Amino acid sequence: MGRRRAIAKGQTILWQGETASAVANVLSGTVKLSATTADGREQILGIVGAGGFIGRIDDKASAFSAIALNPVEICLFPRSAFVAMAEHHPEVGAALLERALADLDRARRWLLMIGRGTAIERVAALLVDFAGESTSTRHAFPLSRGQMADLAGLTIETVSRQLGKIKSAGLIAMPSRDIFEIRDMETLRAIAGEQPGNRPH
Amino acid sequence: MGRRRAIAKGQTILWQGETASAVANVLSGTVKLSATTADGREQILGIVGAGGFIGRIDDKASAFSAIALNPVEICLFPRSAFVAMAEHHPEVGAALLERALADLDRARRWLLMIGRGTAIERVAALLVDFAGESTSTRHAFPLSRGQMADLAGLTIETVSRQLGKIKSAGLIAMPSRDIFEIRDMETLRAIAGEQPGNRPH
DNA sequence: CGACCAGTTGAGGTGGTTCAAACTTAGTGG
DNA sequence: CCACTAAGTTTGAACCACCTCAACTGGTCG
Repeated sequence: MGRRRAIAKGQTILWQGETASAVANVLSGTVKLSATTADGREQILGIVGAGGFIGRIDDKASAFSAIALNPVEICLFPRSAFVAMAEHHPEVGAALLERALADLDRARRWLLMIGRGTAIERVAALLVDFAGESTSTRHAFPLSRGQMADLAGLTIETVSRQLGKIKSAGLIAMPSRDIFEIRDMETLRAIAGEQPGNRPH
Repeated sequence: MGRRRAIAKGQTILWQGETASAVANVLSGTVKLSATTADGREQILGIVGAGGFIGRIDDKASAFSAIALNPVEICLFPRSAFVAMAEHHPEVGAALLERALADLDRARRWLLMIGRGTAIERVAALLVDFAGESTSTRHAFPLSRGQMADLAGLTIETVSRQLGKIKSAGLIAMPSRDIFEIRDMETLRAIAGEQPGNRPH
């Protein structure tokens, strides 16, 4: 049930300020939630992957936009149908609640990082996050420098410089500019100020 | 149902890093959710008032502490009982979901403010929030300068200086140090960068 | 080859922090 | 009623992390 829809990379699914009458489920791909201040500064507020939920349950205006970072498939529901389903199928509602609380947790952890972390701490946190639970040491950057900057609340230049610092400290290697290899995960986590399980997305 | 419990001002209800086996509902009073970095910098992640929910549904460690800002009454449930109730009573689950999504919204709005806002914008946003929907122009600061700083991701000194600036610009008056009167709400909202409905808590 | 785009590097400016001192206010006891 | 204290706040000066602006580099695609 719901209408399936393909979204091209870079296309906006939901506009900041819009009051959407539909909600969506992400089937595949990655979506960024980002807001822009009146004078054009952008901040990424969250990243939604497969299984994630986009939209509002009430009819208020959205505080942020949802934009596809790569080709995305979503499943659209009218809001009323969605709410009804959540109320009649407890297991759906419970899953939704669980996800909302997990998202809330991530948003709050990120809030600490942005509010109190230095530039190098934020960039280290991004790297730790990109590495995820994966055992392999080699990774591609899933985000451009600009997107990393918008996520960390920094500028492109600062992100680039901090990556340089981390590289020359021997914590990572960067064989090409969109690939990094973790050399010292322990120190990296320490810089990121990682309490166990500190993953923004 | 659940055990009722009175908490004194300043007492910690939930410790950062703790894995609590109980969740709580706030009956009265105000609780701050705050996290502290390894080197002692604190960031308030959220404010929970009456009707709010504290705790985790899973058994992971909490990323933040919950501390009473004033005398608080809470109602404690074992986590399992709470989860069961949410699953068997759809309307409870729905209410919980609604609140979680609202909290998520506030956290994300605050993330934008913290990530991209200047000091004066953050302080103005606090004032607008304190004023709330109230029609009266005179208000008491519900938080100390230090708490405002921890909430805005600034230092006490910066909060004090920005308040001074806002005062001498004639946007507010401060007849005593814990009372303020709004003189120019429109400009204040404009500085806060308020998209309609931009309230962090 | 040349244009373009993302990323890097450099130099200088600035907003917010840090450290320190003065001030205010409420509470306490002589 | 007046020190005296203690906690919170304000103010000042110097510093530094990050931003801004600008030039440069290295890939990629026509």
